[in-house]
Amino acid sequence: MTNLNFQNKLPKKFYTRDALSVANDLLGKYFVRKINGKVLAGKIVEVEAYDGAVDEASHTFRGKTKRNEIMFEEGGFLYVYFTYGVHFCCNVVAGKKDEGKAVLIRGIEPLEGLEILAENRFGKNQISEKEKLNLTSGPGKICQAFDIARDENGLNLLGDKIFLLKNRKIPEERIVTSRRIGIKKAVELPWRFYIKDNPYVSKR
DNA sequence: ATCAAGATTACCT
DNA sequence: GGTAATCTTGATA
Repeated sequence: MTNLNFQNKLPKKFYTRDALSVANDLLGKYFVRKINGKVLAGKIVEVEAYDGAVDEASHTFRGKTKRNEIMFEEGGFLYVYFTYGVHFCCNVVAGKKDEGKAVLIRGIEPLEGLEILAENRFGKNQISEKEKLNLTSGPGKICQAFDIARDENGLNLLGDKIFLLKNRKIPEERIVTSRRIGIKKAVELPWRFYIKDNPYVSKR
């Protein structure tokens, strides 16, 4: 994939809207990481919205802490957290200052830098088709493949290390809405969105 | 100071 | 389908 246009970054105002709109519109956009002069990139195919004030499952529901403080900034930053003693998860902060909203990136279709993504995930740069489908189809897998951890928490998505690029909107009829995965609170809220039939959507 | 739970994944039967 | 891995955070005292 060679047609990524780095001038096409999503603007600040894309992120400063409510979490559900941002989540929906993130589908189909390009997620890009520049590291060591290389480009890693893929298409976002699955997300979940988290909304502090009204969402018991959000990390910000009970107010600001050291961990979640970046979520209280204006939209357009990266929120990375560590979970289960094993994995990192990567979110896009949304909304206005002090709202505590974010969108979890759960599935990416890998497009650029496949050898590095594979090296990060599996310790080898040649992988099978089956392994490719397992490369970035889940929030923990994405962070491992894109080498995202503590140091990336708080990155400005309008900067040059990690950013998102515009792409045409996914038609509504190709977007599936469902309950969020892996949470115990507010399970009834239909705040997960993914592209229908895309093989890089996380499995249950 | 202590402790349970966690926005997951890989590997087992 | 079940569960171990592994450790940080946030709640409670």
